[in-house]
Amino acid sequence: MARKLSTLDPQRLDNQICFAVYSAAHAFNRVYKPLLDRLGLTYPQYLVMLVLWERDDVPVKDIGEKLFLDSGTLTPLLKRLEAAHLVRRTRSSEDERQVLIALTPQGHALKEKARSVPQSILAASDCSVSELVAMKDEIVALRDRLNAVIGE
Amino acid sequence: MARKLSTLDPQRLDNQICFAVYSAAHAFNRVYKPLLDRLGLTYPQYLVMLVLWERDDVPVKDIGEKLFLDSGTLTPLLKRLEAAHLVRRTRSSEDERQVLIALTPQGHALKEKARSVPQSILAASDCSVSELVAMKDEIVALRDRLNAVIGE
DNA sequence: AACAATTAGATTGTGCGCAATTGATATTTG
DNA sequence: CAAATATCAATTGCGCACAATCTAATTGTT
Repeated sequence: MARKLSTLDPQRLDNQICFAVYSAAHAFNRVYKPLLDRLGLTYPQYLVMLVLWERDDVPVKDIGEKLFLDSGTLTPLLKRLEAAHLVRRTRSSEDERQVLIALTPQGHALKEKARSVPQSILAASDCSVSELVAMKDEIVALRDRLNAVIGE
Repeated sequence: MARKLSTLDPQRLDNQICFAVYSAAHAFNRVYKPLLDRLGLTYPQYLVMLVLWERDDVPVKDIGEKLFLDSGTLTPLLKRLEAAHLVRRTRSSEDERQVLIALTPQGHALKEKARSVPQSILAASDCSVSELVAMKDEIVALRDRLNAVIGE
């Protein structure tokens, strides 16, 4: 059987959407790095702060569900945010298995300092907002289909 | 000033394309995991093998440029592939700074076993090939614009 | 030839990301 | 009410990912 043309070969790196997504995620991370360095945050820490700026005083589980991360990732990350005085971790009195994460005043205050981050990213994307929104919706739909397969 | 509507708030998690990309990358990784476990590879190791299946006997630098990874990531990864008898690492005699990566017979043979991986991913994506190609091209274009910004 | 600058890869340290396990707590069921 | 089951956070171990630093080799300049 003849070898497939490289532009159609599904085993070629450049033909794989997953590599496109994987390498785009790293590219975003590199653009974020200098912006987040000024806030003293890593990108995953920034994501946790985004969640908390929307709603405060939530269990670790809830944060994990929103970010698709488990406690093995979040526990040490949250301890670092606590060490940086941005969050407090307290056991729930209602359900003592749960650890509730609340923002400190510094944690709340950081939201203002972070306000300019999204527009810096938008500028780096060099793309219209409507195009980005359309892409975002497509990618989210793909992600959700993939996640649906994982849960059988 | 009035607070922005949440559907337009650029500081909201769900409005961020970078989180869409980030979480989609993780979702892909979770779909790949059981497929690659059978090959004894992690996803980044699989990417390196894809590069080598296209062209063999290349310096570490070339692999890094294709995958956007540096030696701090690749050196230990390649040592693990060597320990698994999939690649050989040899100093170039022409330029002794370079380490050339070549496939072993087992490394070549693994390509056949990996042939069904892309179509499994395609099935999990639950999406037409043409749609995926279009998305991939958009994401690659975005990634390249982001990478262009990083190099000033 | 001498010396500076560049390049390739290795090393170290920090921080994810996730599977597997543990232990505590809550809920369900007999 | 008590035992079995389920749930949750924490812990452990491995493998990226990258910045910063180091060593060695090559190239460029004079």
